[in-house]
This record gives sequence, C-alpha cells and structure tokens, in this order.
Amino acid sequence: MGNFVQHDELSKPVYDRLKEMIENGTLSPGQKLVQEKLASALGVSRTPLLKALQNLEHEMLVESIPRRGMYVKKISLPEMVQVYECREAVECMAVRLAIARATKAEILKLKGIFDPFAGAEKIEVEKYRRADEKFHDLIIDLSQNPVLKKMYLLSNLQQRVYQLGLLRPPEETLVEHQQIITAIYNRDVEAADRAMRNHISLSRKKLEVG
Amino acid sequence: MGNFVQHDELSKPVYDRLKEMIENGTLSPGQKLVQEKLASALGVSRTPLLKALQNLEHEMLVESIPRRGMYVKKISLPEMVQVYECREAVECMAVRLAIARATKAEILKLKGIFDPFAGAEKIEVEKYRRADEKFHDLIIDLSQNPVLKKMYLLSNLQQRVYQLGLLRPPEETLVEHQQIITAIYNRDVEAADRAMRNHISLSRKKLEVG
DNA sequence: TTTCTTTATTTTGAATACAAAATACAAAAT
DNA sequence: ATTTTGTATTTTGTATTCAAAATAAAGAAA
Repeated sequence: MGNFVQHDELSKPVYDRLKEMIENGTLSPGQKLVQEKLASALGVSRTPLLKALQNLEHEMLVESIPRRGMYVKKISLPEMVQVYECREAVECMAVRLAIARATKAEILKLKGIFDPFAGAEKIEVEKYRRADEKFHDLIIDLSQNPVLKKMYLLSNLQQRVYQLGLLRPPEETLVEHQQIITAIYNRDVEAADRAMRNHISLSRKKLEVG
Repeated sequence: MGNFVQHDELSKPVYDRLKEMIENGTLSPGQKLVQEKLASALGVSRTPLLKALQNLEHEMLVESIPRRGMYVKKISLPEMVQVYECREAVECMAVRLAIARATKAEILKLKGIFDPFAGAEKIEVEKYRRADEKFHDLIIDLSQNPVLKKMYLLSNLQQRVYQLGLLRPPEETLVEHQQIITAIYNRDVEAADRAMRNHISLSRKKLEVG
C-alpha cells in the first residue's frame, strides 16, 4: 500500500534521455529541436516528446520561441551569473534549515564526503567534482524542503559549467567546504550562512571576471 | 523590428483563465480537472488545455497523478511553511541585489508604495494588501535577475494565503516594511537582509502556530 | 550579381482518433 | 447487509491528421 510505480508515462524516459543528451553535448547549445525528427529518432510521437520538452523548458535547458521552434538553451555569461546568485539564495537558506533539521549522523555523513581529500597531496579533479556535487545536493536534502529543492533544480544549468571543468582548484574550495561543514556541526546558523555565501559568491566572481 | 507579439498560442489565454479560476476559487482545491470537460467549457481542445495545465503544475497550482488525473493543488500547512522558507531565500537575495542595482529614484518609488498609509489612523486592509504585494514584486524586479524572478513565481501559491486575508495586521507589518526600505535606502546590505528575513519569518511563525 | 517576389516545402499548434488504464456500476456470492 | 467479481463507462496517454505559419527555394526585377 502506498507503494505504486509513478511513471507509466512515455514522456518520462524521453525527458531523461533528452536531459542526458543535452548535458553530454549530443544536443548542442543553440541547436534547433525539430519535433518530428527528434520524435522519430526516439521512437515516439510528438505528443510525449512535447511534454518532455516543456519540462526541460521549465528547467531552462530548452528554450521555446512560439511558432518558430524549440532550441537547446545557450547560456550566456550574464545568465550564468544570475544562476549563481540564485544558488546563493537557495543554498544559504538550505544550510539554515539543515542546521535546524539534520541529525548529528547526517552531518557526519556530509563531512565524510570530503574525507578522501583531507590529507591528500594530489587531488583527482573529476573525483572531487563529483564530491562537490554530492555535498551541495545533500545539503538541499537535509533542508527537508521539497519546494526549495524544486528551485534548486533551476540551477541545474549550473552543471553545464562543470562540463568545462571546475571553476576553481580543489585546494581553494576544500577549505571553504570545511568551513561550511564546521559551522553546520556547531549549529551556528550565521556562520554557516556566511561561509556558504562566501563560497558561492567567490565562484560567481570568478565567473564574472572571466 | 524586434517588435513581435510573443503569444499567438491558445494555451496562453487558457493558462491565464485557469490561473484566475484557481485563485478566485471557481476551481476549488482538491477538485479534479477532467480534461474533456474543462476543454469544452473553455472552448478549446485538450491539446492547448494540457499545455496550460502543465505550466500550472510547474507553478504548483495543479497536481498531476499519472493515469489518474490532474487536480487543483490543495496546499497543506507544512507546505505553506515551506513556501515561506523559500520566500525568505528568494526575497533576502532580491534585496541584496536590489541594493546593488536600483537607482535612487527606484528606491523612492518603493518607499512611495506605503506613503498612503504612513500617518493614517485607519488602514483599509484590502488596499494595504495590494500595496504589500506590489512592494514585494517591485523588490524582485529591482533585483534584475530573471532566474530569481522565476523562482519567485513558485511562491505564487503564497497568494492563496492572502485570500484568507492578511496573516498579520498592517500596523505590525508596516514598520517592518519601512525598516526594509530604510536599509535599502542606506544601501546597507546586511541590515536589509536582516529586516527582510525578520519580516518573512515572523509571518511564517504566525502560520506555524496557527 | 544582388535584391525582391512568388511559390513550394517544412514545421508548428491545434483538433481529432484510438487504445489502454482507471473508475463506476451491477450482479453474484458470502 | 457486505464483499467480491465481472462488465460498462469514462478518462487518460499517445498517435495521427490537418490547417496556418514559417522557412526555403526558385524565378523575376533591379
């Protein structure tokens, strides 16, 4: 009971597939998405494809120009800066809530994410990038706020920056991550907010200057 | 050139119409939205209706259960609290950005919104409610961040609370509004953040206790 | 050649059609 | 009376069809 499969909808796998194709560059930014062609390529009709595309449009991964067509979103630098400003809003609130709601065990799990890099003299960039992603995702989860998580999805665009590698070297961000974790561990809301804001805004500023 | 109408799409007016019907209670929370019936009632086919409904689903005004149907979202108290937590995230960031980007004239316009209530001994609640809405909307606009504005839309749900009248009396919130405006006027980011956070969290706490 | 019209083709947005699943209903069994 | 089972109806999700708009192509005028 209460245990039923959610997704007997064709648009679901189509959505997943498209999202992956956008994220790995199979569909490149600015590219027009001709519905009939895409649909037959994916082996479905335009109806479920359109639903998937509309979902992606809401996540700002796809852009629609009425009567003209749908395109893979091409993100400009100013837009990416805007996304970082939103991340700051969402993730600073997330740490606040996480402090109020996370158990000690959960906080230790958060800390554990960066343990492999603690004393390491050489950090594998790709491995660190995944840890970074996991860290930010977990904080959102610990906030236990589904609406906030939905907003966080909008900054999914952000993953596209990761494609170009990390914005800043692990040596630089690792200490910032640890500052955030320490503040959460001490249940110090203001310190955590400051640390998170500092962390994200430094990345944003890096973006802004080039 | 560059001057073309965006929305020759039937789903646009249908969306507007549905949103209004939800907000004014013509469609009531929990009510099932039978597509064929709604479509014929609005004089369109299911195709544009479905697109409109999907947009509303993304704004959390409508809920979809696959293979079962779509329903007007019924908001629980915990969810409304979550929405207020999101408002705190979004609007605190918005004031920060507004301080960096708004002109003096724009800030005075913000201040002007509450002028009619400044020395008044009796405040018309409905008039004040509209001013309040305008105030928060303008701050978002002054932040000049379209992505943040999109997130703000998610807290549109919030308007539903207004239907039940104001959460707190104007006498109480008017001073808080003025504190926010003063901080913006002084370009004091931290004070503005504190004032906005205080303002929204007090409303949230009011919600939480009943 | 280059630019402007006119015509053909493609592509979108909307309506309709249809199969599969969910719901409602009625009869039979407990 | 209450539950169960089978059947009819409704409703959804997907596919298909069609008209209108946008794009591309081709020919005429500069």
